Amino acid sequence: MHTDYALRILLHSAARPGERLSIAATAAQHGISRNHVMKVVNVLANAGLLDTARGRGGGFILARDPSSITLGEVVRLTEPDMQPADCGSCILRVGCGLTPLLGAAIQAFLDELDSKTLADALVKTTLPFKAQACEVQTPGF
Amino acid sequence: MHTDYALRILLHSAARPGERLSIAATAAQHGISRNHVMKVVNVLANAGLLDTARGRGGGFILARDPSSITLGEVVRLTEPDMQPADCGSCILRVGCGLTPLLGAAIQAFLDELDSKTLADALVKTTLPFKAQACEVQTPGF
DNA sequence: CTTTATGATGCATTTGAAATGCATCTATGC
DNA sequence: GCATAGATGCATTTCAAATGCATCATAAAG
Repeated sequence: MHTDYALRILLHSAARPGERLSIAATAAQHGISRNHVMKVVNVLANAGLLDTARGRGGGFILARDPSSITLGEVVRLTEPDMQPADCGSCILRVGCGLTPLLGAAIQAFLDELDSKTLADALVKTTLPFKAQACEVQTPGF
Repeated sequence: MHTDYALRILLHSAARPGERLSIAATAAQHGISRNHVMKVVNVLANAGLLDTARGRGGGFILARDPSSITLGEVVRLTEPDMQPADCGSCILRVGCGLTPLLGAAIQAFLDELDSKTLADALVKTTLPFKAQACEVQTPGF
């Protein structure tokens, strides 16, 4: 779910380039707890994906070009156990033939995510997400 | 974890062709609760992967050729939410560009699993799994 | 300098799904 | 009919994730 929020927030940021978004407003628009958004924004900021500013007029803004942020990068951030090697924790032990096969599957999953960026997701996104849609208080965004 | 158990049990069965294994013994060898093994065996039996028999001399045995059982088939059995379409529940709503991209990633994961069978896992499996190893009461199997 | 708006951080609490356990029924071989 | 084995349903426990709360830090406005 944190991964869900992270992707939402990044996509939201990418849709409103140059604008600093506040955590409180974003939380309200997405119907998410403010605390969640704070934590996710913090993680993303520490990873250098978002730039944050405290105090009046503060907020967060996308720190890198959307086309340079892969979905894989985001998922790895919020799902630390997603590494192919970690698959071993859920299956047998050394000498088990399943581990490498499952690892390959997870790798395929991550490879696919690595090949897609925030920009790719943005162009596929329609209403009610883009541009000024957020200002007119649509149900979701 | 049920997926973990399911794969273990199937691999174990594949390693001992023609032999009926008891749920109690299998549970003990794997250090798993008997109840878990029962449920997993039941699911696998209902799916036609295992053949079970009650009463004296009963137990379970692989019902199909290991080379015909893909890992994807097993994972789909024990992880019903793994369908690509279901990814939508964890992300935004209609009109979100992330959904198809995440769906593609899950599809890549399942495709990889579909391309590998129990037999593939078996040939890659070494000690202490195969053959008579189980009779001499190794720590695991 | 005070106030107000914002994010940062740590910890407490709640929740829900998964894991685990228990009881009972059914079937089969001896 | 008795012992052994799986089938089934439900109760209970556990634990991580979700959620909430309190407090601090920072910056702009006046």
